[in-house]
Amino acid sequence: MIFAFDFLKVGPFYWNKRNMKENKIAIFNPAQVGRAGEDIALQIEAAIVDGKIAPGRRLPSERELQSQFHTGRGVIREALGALKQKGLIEIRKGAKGGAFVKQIEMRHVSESLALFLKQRAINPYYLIEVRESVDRTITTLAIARGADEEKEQLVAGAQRLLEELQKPEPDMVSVFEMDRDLNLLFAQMTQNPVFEWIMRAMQSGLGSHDHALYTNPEYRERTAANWLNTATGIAEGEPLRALSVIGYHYVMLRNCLESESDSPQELAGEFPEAKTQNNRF
Amino acid sequence: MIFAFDFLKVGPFYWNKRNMKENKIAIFNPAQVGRAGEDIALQIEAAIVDGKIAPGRRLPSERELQSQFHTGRGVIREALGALKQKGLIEIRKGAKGGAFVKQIEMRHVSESLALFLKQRAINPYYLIEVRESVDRTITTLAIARGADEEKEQLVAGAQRLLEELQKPEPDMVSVFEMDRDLNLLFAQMTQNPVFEWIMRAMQSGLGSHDHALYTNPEYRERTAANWLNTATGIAEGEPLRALSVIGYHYVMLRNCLESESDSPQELAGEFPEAKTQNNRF
DNA sequence: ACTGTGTAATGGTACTACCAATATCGGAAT
DNA sequence: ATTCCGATATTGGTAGTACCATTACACAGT
Repeated sequence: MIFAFDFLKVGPFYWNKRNMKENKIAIFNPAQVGRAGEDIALQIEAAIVDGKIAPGRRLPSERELQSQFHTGRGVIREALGALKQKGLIEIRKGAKGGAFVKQIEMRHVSESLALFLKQRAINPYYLIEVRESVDRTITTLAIARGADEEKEQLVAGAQRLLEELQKPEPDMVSVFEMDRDLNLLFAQMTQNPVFEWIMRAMQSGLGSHDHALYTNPEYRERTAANWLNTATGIAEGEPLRALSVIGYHYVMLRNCLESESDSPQELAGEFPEAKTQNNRF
Repeated sequence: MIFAFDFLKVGPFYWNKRNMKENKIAIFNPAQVGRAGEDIALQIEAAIVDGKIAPGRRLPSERELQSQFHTGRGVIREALGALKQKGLIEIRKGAKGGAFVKQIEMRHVSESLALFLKQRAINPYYLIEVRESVDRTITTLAIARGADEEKEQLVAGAQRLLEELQKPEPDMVSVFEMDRDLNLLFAQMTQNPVFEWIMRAMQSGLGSHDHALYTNPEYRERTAANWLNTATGIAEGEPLRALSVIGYHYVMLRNCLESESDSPQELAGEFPEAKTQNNRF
């Protein structure tokens, strides 16, 4: 039986360990003994990222791989598990099941980033600074490249957001959702997918801070009005006005976070003095 | 024996499957049968990211976890493998070995990103645009916040880079290394760790394009001289000059890539017209 | 005090058996 | 002829056992 997977080469050191012991003829390359699983994962990963297996294609079943690599099924499962974790493959059960190559989703990258940010407990001021700088670039590009239709959508969306927040009891869930969609549309207008990814990643890693402006009644309406100003600035092709307005957004965000950290909650601040090695890697 | 890991709760549905079949008394929550491994991984992950297990601490041995979760060791290994893949734990062999909680390294995030970019075969022009915008922000911040000592280092590093590239046969490996170090120092001067991480991530995902300027003899020296100009601009606190010079860097980079794509190599361009859905997610 | 060796703990691998989910196909019922 | 149902084969998921390889550590011998 011939496979499309002859590129999955088998090193001479994966032959049954028990046999290895019997014929003690020196095996010169016990390289990475104790890491067979990782090795296999790397081989398959290389095959995938080099495009030797197209997305959607199916890898051999675990039992077939087992015999191809002359190893136990557990090792194969471990390797496949690692690839699944990386988002490179998807595993389906049942007949005609198996491991299918898939495109990595942005979600994996942003989850990885969010995990990192969470574990490091990054000072929000650092994130906000980055966010602001990205926002400014996006603004310029969105004005230059955004389609008229997109610009109208942006204004309409900001309008809806403002209306929702002017209600006595706004529905926060949909407010957050509208904010997120606006930001994504905003990024999309740059015509550069990388900015969309960055925006998504930041939202999963930073979202909670950004929501402070909406939950705080003092800032709520001003923030939405500001969004509308940004949108119209962009729609009318006024970069400097849009940038000023964005600046105001971040002034409010910083003030808002500061005032909240004065509350009995934890202290988040200390940004300007943070010249120490804290939070550095 | 009492553990520090009583938070690793065991659902009633993980009792030996064989028993499950014998006493057919309805188990109402077969939830996620066939996903026990993932469930366990999630439980442990939650414990880690919530800080219930401090970095450096050791998880119980696989065999102990096995009996705590009433499952097979394979499942435990699978769960631990997933966590290891995420960079949450590190596994050591031998006596006193086991799974140790560790801090997620930036490497994991950037590798994940690099994998994503590679699989998507992103048009380099998109990446360069992002890179340029980040560089501009970093420049401003570096001037404002960089220590005098760092500024001197930057100039000295750029000087060394230029000298190396003026040799008849520059050592490319060390050139790339110097360029990377300069960029990192540059980012470090912002006093904002997030910019350092972004810089690292971009270098692992974009590095190859950036190197074109050094491998191409036509641009080699001009690029290094330009770096030196940037560094002195920063050291002397001249943001506008530094920004102009950085602009020139990207003009050269784009020209360089364009001229190389005219060669028999693959065509990389088509940026301005790329309004289609290609390369979008 | 030093060195080497045994020993226990622990992850890594192999193998087997069985369970659970799924697709496919054939036959029965309509 | 069409539809439905059930048998069957394929394949991932789990359990369990046995053994190997590596490491830390204590203990004995020098």
